[in-house]
Amino acid sequence: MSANESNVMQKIVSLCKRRGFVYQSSEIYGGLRSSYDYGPMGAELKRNLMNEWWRAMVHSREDIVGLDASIIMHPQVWRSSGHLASFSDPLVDCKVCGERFRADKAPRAAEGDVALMTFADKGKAKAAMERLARIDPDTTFVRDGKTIRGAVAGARGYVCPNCGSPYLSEERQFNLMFRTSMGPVDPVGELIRAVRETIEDGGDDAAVRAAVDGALESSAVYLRPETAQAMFVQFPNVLQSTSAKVPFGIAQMGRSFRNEVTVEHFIFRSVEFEQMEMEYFVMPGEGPKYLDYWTAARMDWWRSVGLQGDALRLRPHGDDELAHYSNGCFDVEYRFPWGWDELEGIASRTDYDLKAHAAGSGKKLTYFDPEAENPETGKKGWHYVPHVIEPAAGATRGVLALLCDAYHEEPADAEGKGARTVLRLHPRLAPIKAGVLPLVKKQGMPEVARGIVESFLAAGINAKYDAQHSIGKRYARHDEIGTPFCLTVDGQTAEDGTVTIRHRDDRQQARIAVDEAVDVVRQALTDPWTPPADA
RNA sequence: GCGGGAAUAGCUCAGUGGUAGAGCACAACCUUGCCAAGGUUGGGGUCGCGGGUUCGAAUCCCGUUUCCCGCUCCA
Repeated sequence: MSANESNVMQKIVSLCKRRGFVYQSSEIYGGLRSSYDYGPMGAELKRNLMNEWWRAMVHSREDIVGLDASIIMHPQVWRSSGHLASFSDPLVDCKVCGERFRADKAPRAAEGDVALMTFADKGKAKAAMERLARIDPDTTFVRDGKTIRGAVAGARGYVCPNCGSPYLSEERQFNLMFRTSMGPVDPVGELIRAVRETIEDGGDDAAVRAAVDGALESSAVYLRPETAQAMFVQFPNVLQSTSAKVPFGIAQMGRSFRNEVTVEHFIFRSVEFEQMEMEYFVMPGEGPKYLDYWTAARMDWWRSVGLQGDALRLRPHGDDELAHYSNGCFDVEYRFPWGWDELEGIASRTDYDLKAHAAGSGKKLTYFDPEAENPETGKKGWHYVPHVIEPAAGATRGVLALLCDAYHEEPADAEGKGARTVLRLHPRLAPIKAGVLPLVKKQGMPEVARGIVESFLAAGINAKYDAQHSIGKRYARHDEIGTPFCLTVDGQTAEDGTVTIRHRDDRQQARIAVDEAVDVVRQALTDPWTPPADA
């Protein structure tokens, strides 16, 4: 990231706090890592974005229904889905260079092999020599520039991927799912009892570990790391209660949780995040067709909320990136200030998930199509496990992309005036649709303005009365939170019943009748919108 | 998690051991009236938090929390 791009992120973070989009969580207590709260403007923006998604995915079509599942599900769900296995990778720390790495991905080295250690420069190699003298004082190490000889691989079967050292910490489990316990029994008390009994019985570390796992297992539950699994698990219920016909989809928005190794880029990657996911169930063999359909549909949707131009792209996954069960995946990527990064993954997941839950639960997760020909018998009537296309979008990421895309600094004109910061948000996504401003706080203007606000609120459109400071400052404030329209009550309003409507993007003004104001704004919110080209 | 940088008013920052500051923002009033206007007044900071050194710490030392950058990982 260049200094300038980093600067843009800092300005967006600053504006988010100043104008009430995003605050650090628990800030008065020093903040909590990777947790953010949405302020008055951010809550509106996120809600608007998610409503747009729900409208496009559920309300504007007949083949997709909604679901709102619990965050805590039966632990067996995560065993069947593979999350409990793949989310817990054994990690190891290198005692020489400090690198932490996955044991199963480290370079292999048989016991007794020569372990040549290599460092980035002589200084790091010298420091490593000092540590080695403490770690293994019985061995003689020889440094030659950046490399150190003398070490021999141990029984672990691998060495540090960074420096090649065989001096490693124990393998430790890092479960990326948030584990908690359900039930009235205090799990810590159970742990203490289990550990004490095992030690009193002379148990070794492995026995203690087994006892701890056993004590936790009975009450362990997990916060969902994705919303998708509930849609698979409830597939038969939704099928039963809606008489849905393949192809059809189940859509869900909601919070998910992952203990990420690292968090970064403001709200982009955080341990608690919000997803908008849909599982589209299709006949076997039709996956590729619907993968194409949904990649196009999802790109269109992201464009429709304002992410247009060359800052949005579709990137197909390479074979090496694909999960073993997937036969195709595309990422919708946005060009953030730090570079291209993912907004949404659209994956063809075959029948992997439904089959996994059928196997795990012992229940049938099949669909019966009385009209389709069973390929095995050649007769009409086919029971099959549907294949799945999954467009899985990040709502939290979407909000950040919208903010980054909408953020513009406009320079001053030739006279040195008119510089401003403006959020060119799509009008439907803007937190406030109309600012209603009395030009001055007298001659009855505030009363008229209040009345206009009332009419907007009655029509379900979020408008805001604002009489604070000069008219110029008020326009500037509303530009910064992306308010698309400002209605100003002035001296002429009392004479002919008109106000000026001022447009955020080009600052142009026109006079409209007070009586028409709600309709004019409502129409503008319905019309297609394209962001103005950069000046 | 590792390495590097940072943390002083709502925001941007100045302040290198001796009375906590500026600009903008915020509140009230006056003047003004269409693109961040002027004036007067005011509120707001145990200098991220906890220890230590010192007669005295925003400033020096240690720890810790949070953020940013890089690596790593991931949606």
